[in-house]
Amino acid sequence: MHSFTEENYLKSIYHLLLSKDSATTNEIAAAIGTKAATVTDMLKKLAEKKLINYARYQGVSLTEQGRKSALVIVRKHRLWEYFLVEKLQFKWDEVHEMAEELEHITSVKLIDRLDEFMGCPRFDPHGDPIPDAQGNFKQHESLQPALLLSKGQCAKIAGVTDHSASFLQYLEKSRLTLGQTITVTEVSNYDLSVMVEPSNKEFNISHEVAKNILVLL
Amino acid sequence: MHSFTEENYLKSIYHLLLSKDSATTNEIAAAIGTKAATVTDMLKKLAEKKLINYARYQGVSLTEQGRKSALVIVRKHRLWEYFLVEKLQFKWDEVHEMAEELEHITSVKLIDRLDEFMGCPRFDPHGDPIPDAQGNFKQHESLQPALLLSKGQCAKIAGVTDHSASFLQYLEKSRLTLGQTITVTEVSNYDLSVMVEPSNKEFNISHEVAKNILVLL
DNA sequence: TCATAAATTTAGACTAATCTAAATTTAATA
DNA sequence: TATTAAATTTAGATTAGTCTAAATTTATGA
Repeated sequence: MHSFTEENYLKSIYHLLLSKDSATTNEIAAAIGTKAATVTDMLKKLAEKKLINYARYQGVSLTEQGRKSALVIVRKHRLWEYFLVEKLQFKWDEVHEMAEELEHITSVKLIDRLDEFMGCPRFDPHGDPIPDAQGNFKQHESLQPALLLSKGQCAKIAGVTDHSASFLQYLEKSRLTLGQTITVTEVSNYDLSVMVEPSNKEFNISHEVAKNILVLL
Repeated sequence: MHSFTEENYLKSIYHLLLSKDSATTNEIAAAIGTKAATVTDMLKKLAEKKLINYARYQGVSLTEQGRKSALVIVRKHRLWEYFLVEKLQFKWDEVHEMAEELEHITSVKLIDRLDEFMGCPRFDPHGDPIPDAQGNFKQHESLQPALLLSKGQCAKIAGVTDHSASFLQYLEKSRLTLGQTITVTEVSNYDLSVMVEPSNKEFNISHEVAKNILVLL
């Protein structure tokens, strides 16, 4: 089993590797909120345990074993988030910190029972896919940033790329929550105007916001 | 907030103080599974933080603040055990280790929501009382060891004093679970014979076992 | 391509929690 | 009460994870 700290490193590296194929010491330090020197020490330890591929100054990637371990943590995190929102009625912007602790509860049997108890959900409250017990998961097909929509297009909100509480609260206030259908009524250089259904209220959202909302046509 | 380790010390001291009014260094070491020297260091730290009353060589007791902190941990432990048994279908002998981890999840809001979600249970799966958010709880009135029953008496199983998995499994196999009604049909020097309802099967249980089963008349 | 900036690593130190071994205090009893 | 045994504490060391400051490597661009 891995320590609490090792798990956090694996998880952070996993997330960094979603958008590139090598993560740097500084990026990891920023993600974890620690110093580069500390990261270097931990990278040596994780390499020793064959959880990452590491060569000095060259950045890191996960080994197959490391990826598996990371996916277990991601699975736990997302299932607990689902539990907190669906069973304990927390808002989607409140659950991250709690899930950061709960994801380190070791029992695999517990997480499998929790999964079953909730009906094996495939997506967490932010639209992120929940890996199954084998680490397999499917992202929504054809998910794209709302920014790419053109005038007249209609789409359903299915995810976000910014998970910060402030962004999620902004969306909540604007009724731009998961599952919501939006229609683009206007596109300018500065923002999109969208019609939110079923409330049928019109709305402007900035490029920055539209970039971080993921939709399905 | 207290560290994971500090919480374990407070919890162990709390449990030791249930049957006496001072806990010794060695008792704490045995309860936690560590060495006496280690305990001494931690006792100094807890005393520094005003969580325990400590004088060298004299044993320890909890301060009001220490007791409050211990009760929060006991509350968390027992609510999680209830959740694991009632919602996730674990057996009463399987939940202890998981609850030992879950009890350290910090969020108080989470535990209060969990409490509410489960309908504010007053007793955990072993019959132990669950403190409320203020740390108040009521033990069953007139709870007594089954050992004290005399021939012909009828009583309901409402708790255990031995929480080990092996004891709980033994009881499970013998249908001697919480809520079960038993009638004493015979008392010898070596054991009690009891009639278990509603299965109406007769049974012998040793003094040692009868001592660790708590019943209500 | 060479100087410099940025990124990374190494060296050395710190803290929390732990240990063993030795010293001290308390308790038990002859 | 004096001796010895048991319990407890102190002293000094260890490990995991962290830090700062200095040294090294890589990348940039004049």
